[in-house]
Amino acid sequence: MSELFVRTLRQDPADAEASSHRWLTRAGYIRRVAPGVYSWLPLGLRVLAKVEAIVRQEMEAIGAQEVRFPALLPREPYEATGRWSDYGANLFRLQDRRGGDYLLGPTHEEMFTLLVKDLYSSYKDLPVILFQIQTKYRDEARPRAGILRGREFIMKDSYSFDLDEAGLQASYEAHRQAYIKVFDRLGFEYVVVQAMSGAMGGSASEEFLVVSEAGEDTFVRSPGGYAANVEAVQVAPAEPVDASGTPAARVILTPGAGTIDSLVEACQRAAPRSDRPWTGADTLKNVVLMLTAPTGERQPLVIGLPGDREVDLKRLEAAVAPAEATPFGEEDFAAHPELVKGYIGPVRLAEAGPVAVLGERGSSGLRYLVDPRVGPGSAWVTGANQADRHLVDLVAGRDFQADGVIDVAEIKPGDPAPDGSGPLSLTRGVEMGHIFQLGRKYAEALGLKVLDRDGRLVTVTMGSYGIGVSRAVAMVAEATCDERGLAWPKELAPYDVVIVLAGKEESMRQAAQSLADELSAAGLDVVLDDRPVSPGVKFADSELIGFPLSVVVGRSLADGLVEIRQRASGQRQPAPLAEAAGLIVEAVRG
RNA sequence: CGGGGCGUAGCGUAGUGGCUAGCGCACCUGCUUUGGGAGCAGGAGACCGCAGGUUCGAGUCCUGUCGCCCCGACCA
Repeated sequence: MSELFVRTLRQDPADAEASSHRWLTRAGYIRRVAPGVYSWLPLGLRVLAKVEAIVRQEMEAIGAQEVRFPALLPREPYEATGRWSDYGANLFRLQDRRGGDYLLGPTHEEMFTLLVKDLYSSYKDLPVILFQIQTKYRDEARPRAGILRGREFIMKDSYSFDLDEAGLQASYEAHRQAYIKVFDRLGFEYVVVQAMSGAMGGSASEEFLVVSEAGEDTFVRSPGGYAANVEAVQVAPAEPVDASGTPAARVILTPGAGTIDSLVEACQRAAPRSDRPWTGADTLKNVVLMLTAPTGERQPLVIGLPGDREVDLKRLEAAVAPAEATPFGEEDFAAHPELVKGYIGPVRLAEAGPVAVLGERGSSGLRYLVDPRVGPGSAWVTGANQADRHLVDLVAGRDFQADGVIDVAEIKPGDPAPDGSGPLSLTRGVEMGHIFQLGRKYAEALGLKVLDRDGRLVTVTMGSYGIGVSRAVAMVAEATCDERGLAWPKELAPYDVVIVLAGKEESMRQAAQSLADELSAAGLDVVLDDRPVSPGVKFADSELIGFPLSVVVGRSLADGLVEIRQRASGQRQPAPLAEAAGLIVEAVRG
């Protein structure tokens, strides 16, 4: 330990919020170099290597073969798949001395596809699974929480190549099982949820989310086993309602009712109902947004949804990707005087009856999409596009037409699961792995085809699969730390055991040294803390660093005893010096 | 990009326009100490983010600029 390159800090770094970030920094595992960019010190690197080894083992167990691509990549392949622009500002782009465009790889679908195209051309070569454990670069808008979400991070990414759909299913399932093994071995409490494929493209995808309050993702679960990222929840469309009994739409005066709450009150006054009071769920709220495509093209969009729900920005982003949505600005409203802020609705009431304003057939030409709950025949209270006027009993399909459905309203606890398996509950999680059935998107864009049995060219079908390896280190730290510091499970700890020399007598030093030698000879990774500092410092550091086991060689040596401590449980146990080595080896192996 | 906060030694921080910019931790030397972050003595370490301005005098006031952290929209 006197030679180990580490310096522990007594105070929390001022900028560390997440506990993993705080402890990994204080215990000397990582150091910040730039925002979202960290160096790995000896202790950190050892843990990282152990996580990598677990991932590598499980990948090799499903027949995947390891390769390594550069992180520095040329532009052309990413241009061919459209991702040079689709990845937007998140892509680190750079130029060489001749002005040639390069990027730092955010993920490597293109390169793997081209590699297989380079070398393989027959159905006999398939299936094949390749993987790498490598540094990725994404210029995140907001890196945070240390290594939990950096701009440079280490990812295991693998790619499967199959001749047909059945093959892809098999490769996908193999990965799914491998991921379950990896995350079980890492000791995570995690959930596999349906997910959106986002910038990756393709069809089915699932995420492995570790349950954590520090998480940035929200997912839902039902008692019946439904589980999905909120982004991916698909609300069932409302059943058509018979509107023949619904009276014609009429105007009510609603001065000052620019919000849903005030609108509900205004309805109560202007059009009280005998059977039940008005609620926000009776109102149709219309949210105006501006979509910006990666090309810079802008297009306004109006979303109609029940007034008791907000647009969920994550669900919206996922639904409109790769375009980005921003709120409608003042100048945007100025360009559309037919939309009266606070009183926006799909129609305006004229003498001859409702006149469509929104939708392709409306006078504004604005695209109008509604929530699935706004089904045919459903009646709503909504804005009349005149100040202080709302419309009551405006019926979908009868009085107004939407251009389509958009499912971006927030999901609330208690909402029914789409598959009827009961009410949903919401939980936070950290995305630790993501598996995608890509299909033929990349193979088509880059021309990866093989000859089949009949001599015909067929496009290969692909899957891609990621695990955040450096993130996993942070997440294990996050999940196992306590108020004294880190507390690694023995499978991932940087060392198996620390021997704390708690006394300066020569007999103690000799006993500690020979115990260390004996344990090393038995194949354990041992640290001998022989620093010339007081025992309290050594105890505190061993707990901060999180060695799973420590052996204290000190004053009880006079009675032939040492003390064995377990970090996670806090258990302390005296043991005869002669038996200590055996007990430690057993504890590590067992 | 929006909102909030902050830039003073490796880390954590104090510092009414006025002495040589202070303290704790860590670091170096010596002596003492050794079972829960030791004591004494001595030391090294700071272009006070950067640029400009106001002033007899700026860490402190003004302007600009750069950077960082936290909260919101992307992702492993």
